[in-house]
Amino acid sequence: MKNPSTLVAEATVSYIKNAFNHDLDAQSLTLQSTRKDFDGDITLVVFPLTRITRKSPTETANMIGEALKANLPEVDGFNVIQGFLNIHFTDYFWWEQIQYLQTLKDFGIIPQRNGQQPILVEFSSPNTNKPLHLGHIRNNLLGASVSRILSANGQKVIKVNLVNDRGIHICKSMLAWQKWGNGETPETSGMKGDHLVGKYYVEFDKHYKAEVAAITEHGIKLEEAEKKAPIMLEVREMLLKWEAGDREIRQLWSKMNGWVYKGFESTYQKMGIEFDKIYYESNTYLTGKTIVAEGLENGILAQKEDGSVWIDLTNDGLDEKLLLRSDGTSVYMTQDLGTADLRYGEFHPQSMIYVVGNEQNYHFDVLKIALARLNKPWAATIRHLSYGMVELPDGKMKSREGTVVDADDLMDQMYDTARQMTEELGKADDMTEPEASELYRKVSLAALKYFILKVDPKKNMLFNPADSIDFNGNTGPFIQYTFARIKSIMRKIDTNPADIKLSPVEIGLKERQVVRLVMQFPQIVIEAGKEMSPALIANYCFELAKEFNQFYHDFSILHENIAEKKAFRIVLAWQTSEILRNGMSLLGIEMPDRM
RNA sequence: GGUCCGGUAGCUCAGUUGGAUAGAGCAGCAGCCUUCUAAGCUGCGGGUCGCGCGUUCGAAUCGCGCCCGGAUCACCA
Repeated sequence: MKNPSTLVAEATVSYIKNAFNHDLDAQSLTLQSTRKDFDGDITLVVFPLTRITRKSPTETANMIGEALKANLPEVDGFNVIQGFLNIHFTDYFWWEQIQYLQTLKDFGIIPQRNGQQPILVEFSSPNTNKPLHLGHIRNNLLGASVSRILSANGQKVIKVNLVNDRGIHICKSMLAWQKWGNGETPETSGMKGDHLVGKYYVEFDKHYKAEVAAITEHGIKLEEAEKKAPIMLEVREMLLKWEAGDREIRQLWSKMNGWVYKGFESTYQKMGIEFDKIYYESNTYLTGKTIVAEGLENGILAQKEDGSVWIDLTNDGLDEKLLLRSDGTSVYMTQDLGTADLRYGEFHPQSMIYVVGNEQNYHFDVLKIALARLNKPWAATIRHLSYGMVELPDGKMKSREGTVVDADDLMDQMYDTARQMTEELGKADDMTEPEASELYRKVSLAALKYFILKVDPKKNMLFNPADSIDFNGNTGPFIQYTFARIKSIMRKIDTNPADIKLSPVEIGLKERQVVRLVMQFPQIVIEAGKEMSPALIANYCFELAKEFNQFYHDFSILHENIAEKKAFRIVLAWQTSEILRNGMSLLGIEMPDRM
C-alpha cells in the first residue's frame, strides 16, 4: 500500500514529464506533512518547480493541484497558499489505511531478515571498582534501545558488554579493602557488593589525597608527590603481582569482582538490561599485543629506543599514539585493537557499534585508522555511537567527589515517588499489592528511561536531583496513561478489535490527525535506525499520545451512536495503543494495562 | 593553541534533504470531572533562534569570521 507522499511524488513527476517534457527525480521534491493550521494532508513546496514551469508559484501549484486531483482518485481537493500546495486526501483513503492495518501484526516492525551478518552493539562496559551511576544509565539505555531499534529494522543484533575488570584502578579498591576492610563482605555489611567495593575505592582516594598533601607540605612538587605517595607505590606493586599471577592477589581480585558482578546483575535486572555475550578485559587484554607485534614485524609500527611502540597518525591529522608501554605492558588502545579483532573473527559482523561517551571521540578516531593501517579492512564498519554527558546543575559528576547520582538509589527513589503519586491519585486502590508494586515499577522506570532517551543522544543533558523527574507532560507515564485509557476501553467491548468489520465512514479532523500520525510509524522506525536515535521514537510516541488524548477528550468512542463510526474509532484507538506499545518497547519501556 | 561537539522561551528539550506565523513540556495565571481513567483537556502570557557578514525566491538549518560553554590532544581508562 502506497503512502500519500509516494502517491503525490509519482503523480507529480509524471505530470511534469507530460506537460513540460522534463524528467524530475521524485527524491528532489519537497513534500511535508501539512501543518495543522492549514487544510490538507500533505504539502508540496512548489518554489523549486517554477524554474521548469516558468510560471508563478501560485499558478504552478494550481496546475499541479488540478493534475493530482484529476489523476489520483485518492485526492479530493487542494488549496494553494503562497507557493505551498496543500493536498487533501479522501476520507476513504484514510479509512482504507486503517482497514489495512487491521490485518497486520506489529505494524512498522520489520521481521528479522534471514542470511544476514549480525550487527554487534557494545554498551555498558563498566569498571569493577564502583557501582553504576547515572552516566552508565544513559549508556545502558541507549545501547539497549538502539539494539531494539536495529532489530525492528530487520537486523540481527548481538549485544555485548566489555567489562573492565583489571588495572590499577581495580587494585585501588582491593588494596584499601585489604588495609582497612577488616574482612567486611556484602553479607556482614548488608551492602550490595558493587557499593561495598566502591566504598573502598573512595577510601583509597581519601588516604591517597592525605598522603599527597603531607608530602607536598615538605616542599615537594605535587606531580612528584603523587607518584611517591606510599599507598600509590603499594598499589603499583599490587598490579605487578596481579600481572605475574600472584595467587593471593588473584584470589582477592576474584572475590571482590564476584561481589561486584552480583551487584551489577541486580542493577541490570532492575533496569531491564541484558547481553548476549560478556567479554572480560582480563581475558582479552593480551591479544592486542599480538596484533601490535605483527604490525611491528610488517614495519607498519615503529619502536622507540626505550622499547615503546607507536603508530604515527600525523598524516591523518592526528598525533602519534602509544600502543605498547616501554615495559611491554598494554594500554587501553592495545586491548581495544585486540577485542575488536577477536569479535570480528567470532561473528564477522556487518558492523560493530560502540556506545561510548563523546569524551572518547578521539580514541575511536585513532582505533579506526589504526586498525585500517594494520590491514583490517573491516575497520570501516566500526561506528562510534557517541553520546553526551549527563551533567548536574553544578557541572559534571565526579565519583571521587561524591557528586555522582547512583543508579540503584535513583531507581529506588523513582519507585517511591511513583508509589506516593499513585496513592495520592488513588489509582491503585482496587489493586492487589503485587499488582500495585508492579505498576510502580513500570511507571517509575518509564519516567526515568523516557527522561533520558527523549534527548538527542549526541547532546549533553542536564539532570537536576533537586526537582525529581516528572510524571506529567512530556514523560513516559503520560504515554503509559494514554495506553491504559485505551486498554480500559478495550476491556469494555467483547470483540477482538482485529476482527471488527469496518465499513467506510466519514472521518473527522481530529481522527484524521491521529490516523496520519499512526501511518508515519514505520518511517520513524527506519529513521531512528539510520540515526541510531531513540529520541526520534520517544518524540513520535509523545506526539501520537498527545494527539490521541485530544481526540479522546473531544469525542466519545463507546458512546458514538453511528455504528460504523464507533467501530472505526475502536479500531483506531486499538491501533494507536499497539503502536504506542511497540514504540515504547523500542525504548525498553513496558506499558501497564491499568494505571 | 590544534581538533571535535554544542548555544532555540525563566528552566528542560523538539525543530527531517534549507520552506508557511520557530514548537512542546515544566514553572506562572485562568478555566474544564452526574458522560469511555483529570497521571488528562482548553486558554493566556513568555523569543535579537549566541553575534555579524554572505549564499537565495526563502536561513534556527548551508558557508565564512567572531563570542560563550563543554570534550579531547597522557607510557589514565
